[in-house]
Amino acid sequence: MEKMNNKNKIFIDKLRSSGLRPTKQRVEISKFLFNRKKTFHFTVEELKNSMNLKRSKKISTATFYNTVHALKSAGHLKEFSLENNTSYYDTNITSHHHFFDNGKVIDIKSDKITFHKLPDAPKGKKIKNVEVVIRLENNNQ
Amino acid sequence: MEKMNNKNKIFIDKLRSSGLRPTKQRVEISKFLFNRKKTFHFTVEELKNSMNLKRSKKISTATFYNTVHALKSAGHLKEFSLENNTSYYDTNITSHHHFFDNGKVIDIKSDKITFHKLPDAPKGKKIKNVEVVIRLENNNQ
DNA sequence: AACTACTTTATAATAGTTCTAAACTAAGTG
DNA sequence: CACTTAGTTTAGAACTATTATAAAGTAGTT
Ligand SMILES: [Mn+2]
Ligand SMILES: [Mn+2]
Ligand SMILES: [Zn+2]
Ligand SMILES: [Zn+2]
Repeated sequence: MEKMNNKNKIFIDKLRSSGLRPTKQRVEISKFLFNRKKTFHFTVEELKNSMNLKRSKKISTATFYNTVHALKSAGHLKEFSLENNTSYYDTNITSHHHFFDNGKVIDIKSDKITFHKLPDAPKGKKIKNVEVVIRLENNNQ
Repeated sequence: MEKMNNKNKIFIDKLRSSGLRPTKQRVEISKFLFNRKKTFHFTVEELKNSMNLKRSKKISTATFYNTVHALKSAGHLKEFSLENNTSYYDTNITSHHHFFDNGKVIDIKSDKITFHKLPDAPKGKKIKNVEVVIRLENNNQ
């Protein structure tokens, strides 16, 4: 890539160090995903719509899917599921927990939940991770 | 329904008391789902394939979807999600936890997990339920 | 500048699910 | 019992999220 202003350097490096060519599209998607203070939870379609809204030259659907998969494989995104039939992605790749509040997802830092009792893994298996979902509802009245 | 042998009475009553007409199809599906000792976790397509395999007169896809939705609305099934884009259903409608082992789902009774620390719900919200997923992997070697 | 492997793209294909509207049936009514 | 009707089943179309295809474009190398 010719045009490599400093603002993009960090994302170009991130892509390159993951074995991904820092194409125009990947750099823009990475910047959109990772250039924020708070965790971002999203579906590929949401990502596509919000990024393409402000663009004259649209990025194709396939590229959004390809890039999100590539970033997930590289360990920069985690996938998770809500109750519908859509994959969600999480820019917080650490092991952590969630509040689910009517489709809205909020991170809970790992150390905010600790266990008093946990079952052993079945024979021949071991625990890879433990993740908690706390479902919320509105207070009465 | 004319043919109401005693084996079916319990399922007919279950349907009727939920405001659902005990049709031939619904009774058979209910029997398949609920006439077992252990929790059953399934997708609608899996249910359809395993029930229709042994039938000459097949039950239609739409009826499987309709019936599963009706049973869910009546509170006889719970829906949950794995990492793919498919809805899973659970015949255990109590609040409980799961092991996920490469697509295999195993129930964990609620009292097998207790918490030492849990976050408060955000302002204006309250906790509806807390569910834990313990992901498993094979022991090394 | 020329080359090549990788990437993007438009488009088709697939999978799970929901919708539609016509045929069927459970269950009540006389 | 007929008769009626509201609820149900069904085949098939439609829809949505996602993946596959293969041609055109581009990053990185020489
Ligand atoms: Mn969505
Ligand atoms: Mn499946
Ligand atoms: Zn998160
Ligand atoms: Zn379960």
